[in-house]
Amino acid sequence: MKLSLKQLEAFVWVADLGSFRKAADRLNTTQPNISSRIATLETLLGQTIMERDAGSVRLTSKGTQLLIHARKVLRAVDDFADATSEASLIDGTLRLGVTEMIVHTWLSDFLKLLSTTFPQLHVELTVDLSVNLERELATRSIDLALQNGPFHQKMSGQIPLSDYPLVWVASRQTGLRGIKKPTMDHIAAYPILTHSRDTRLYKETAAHFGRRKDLNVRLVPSSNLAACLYMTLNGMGVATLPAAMVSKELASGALIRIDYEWQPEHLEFSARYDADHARNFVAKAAKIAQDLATSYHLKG
Amino acid sequence: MKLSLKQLEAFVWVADLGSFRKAADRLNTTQPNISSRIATLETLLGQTIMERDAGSVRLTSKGTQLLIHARKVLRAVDDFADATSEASLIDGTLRLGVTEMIVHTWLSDFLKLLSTTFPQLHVELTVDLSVNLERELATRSIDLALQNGPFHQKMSGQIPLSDYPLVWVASRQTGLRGIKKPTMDHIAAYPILTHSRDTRLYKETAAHFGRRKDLNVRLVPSSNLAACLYMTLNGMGVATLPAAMVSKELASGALIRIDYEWQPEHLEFSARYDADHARNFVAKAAKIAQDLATSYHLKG
DNA sequence: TGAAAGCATAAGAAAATGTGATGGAGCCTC
DNA sequence: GAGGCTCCATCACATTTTCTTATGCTTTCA
Repeated sequence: MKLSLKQLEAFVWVADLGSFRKAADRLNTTQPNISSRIATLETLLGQTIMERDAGSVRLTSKGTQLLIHARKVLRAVDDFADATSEASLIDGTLRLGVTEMIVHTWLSDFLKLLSTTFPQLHVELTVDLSVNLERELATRSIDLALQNGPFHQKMSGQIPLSDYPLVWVASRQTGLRGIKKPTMDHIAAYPILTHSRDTRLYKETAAHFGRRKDLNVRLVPSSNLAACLYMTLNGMGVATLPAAMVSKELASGALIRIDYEWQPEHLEFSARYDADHARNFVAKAAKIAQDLATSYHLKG
Repeated sequence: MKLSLKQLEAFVWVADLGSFRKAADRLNTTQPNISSRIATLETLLGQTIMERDAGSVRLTSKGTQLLIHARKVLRAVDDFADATSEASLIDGTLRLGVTEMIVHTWLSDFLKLLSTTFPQLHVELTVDLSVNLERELATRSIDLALQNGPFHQKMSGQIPLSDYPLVWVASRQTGLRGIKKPTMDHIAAYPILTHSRDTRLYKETAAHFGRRKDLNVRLVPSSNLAACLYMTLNGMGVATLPAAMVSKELASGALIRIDYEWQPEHLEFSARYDADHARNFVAKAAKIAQDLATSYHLKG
């Protein structure tokens, strides 16, 4: 019976996630296995490293102290793997959280590039609102978030991706087609399809149209961009959507672009992760995201 | 198939000892096992880390590069083990090389103290001349040497142990017993038992008595101190021996101390090891040696 | 050129690690 | 305060990994 990397790995993940079960999920194994890894580690050390009374797991003071060293070991191992240019050693699981907009623009390219770069890397994808992604980052449920601001928490690793301009679009059926320079009155004649209520985009849009109390603006929030696009295509209203998302529809003529003078601030996307705890490949994945986003920006 | 500490351990030791077989011995396992550890490591990395044509093992350039990282991992593991005050995790093998004088003075106390401090530590003892110990240190055949100078090579870890004064002794049967202040003539009337020819002690003694060409001094070098003591006890000559080694014989009257005006320089002992490569417990063992040597010095 | 030393390979043994089922302890809900 | 839930521990068994013994091939050294 000897010290092994698996034991340290279990130790660190249990400490981080505060649960044997979650650590087991994270490490693609079973809860009894984690139990046993921790147990043998404790036997080896001759002392308890975590107090567990049902419901919660807390580190003992010794545990806290050892955790630092355990992390250093894993980091050293990660650096070792890193030093081998054959990226095939990088065989972990990347838990990736993205917002819907990413899905509709360059996610598939990103995933392709990622799997080319790290053939052994397994990616688990979560699509959620930016707000939720942030919480998941904090609890370490995901390793990397590709999300738009504003952000409520600082992250030690944050790489800006490119800006995404929003454009006004509408179906060609709408009466806006012929109008060269539409005014607020023109726009407000239609329901305005926008993001969900708690986003910056919604608030900005509401503020903009709110100035004209007389207009009775109909804002339609949707937390689902695809639905928003679908509704717009069906002539249910006008929408501000990321240019990158509607390029196909604009090209085919299914949507027309409306040249309204005001538009919301660009969406600013970032790749965010915990630089202190994450494995090296997380930072690399973030870098890849950045490169890709930049290249899209240049193209678009 | 995944990266394990054993693979890295094999890697580092093969690199250090330049041989699969030696690494196997060092790690208490078989040569095929080392072969297999290295082989799986190479498969994992997708590249060759060491070139082996019968007779020699050399690192590839990639191997050299990875070795640094592998060492860092093992060092981090060692630090982890170190952070657990239960010293039972320290379960390695300490290859200890000592000179004979250590054997005759406080070796057994040292070993006792060592095994109390690190119950799991296995000690392999080599007794050899200081010169040979130095070579063995260089090739990493031993981890720690307790030896006397002068040293030909710098060691990154060198802790001075206390000085050992040498005293002139002779059997009580010799005619020197009654003489208060013996001169060189008195001494040189007897064979002079001393250390082996290539030691500082021999050279110093030879130089001292060499000044009187007329005396026909009979120097008897012995690489074996115990033999030297035995011969002295049997009245075969006078000897310079470490005071610590003959305290019993002086007390019992089996030997008498001779108050000759000149005596060789004290023997200066040091604990020496490779601080850059050695595991933490080696430095700790050296420290223990120092403490013990100091306490003997105070007592004696 | 024969002996020795060095690493590789293969087959079987031993050890370690992992799994699924189950159980008890705390906690929340009704 | 009983039932259901979640959580970790434990056990028996399966699987995988690691290790050993035996042997072969190559090179070096005398």
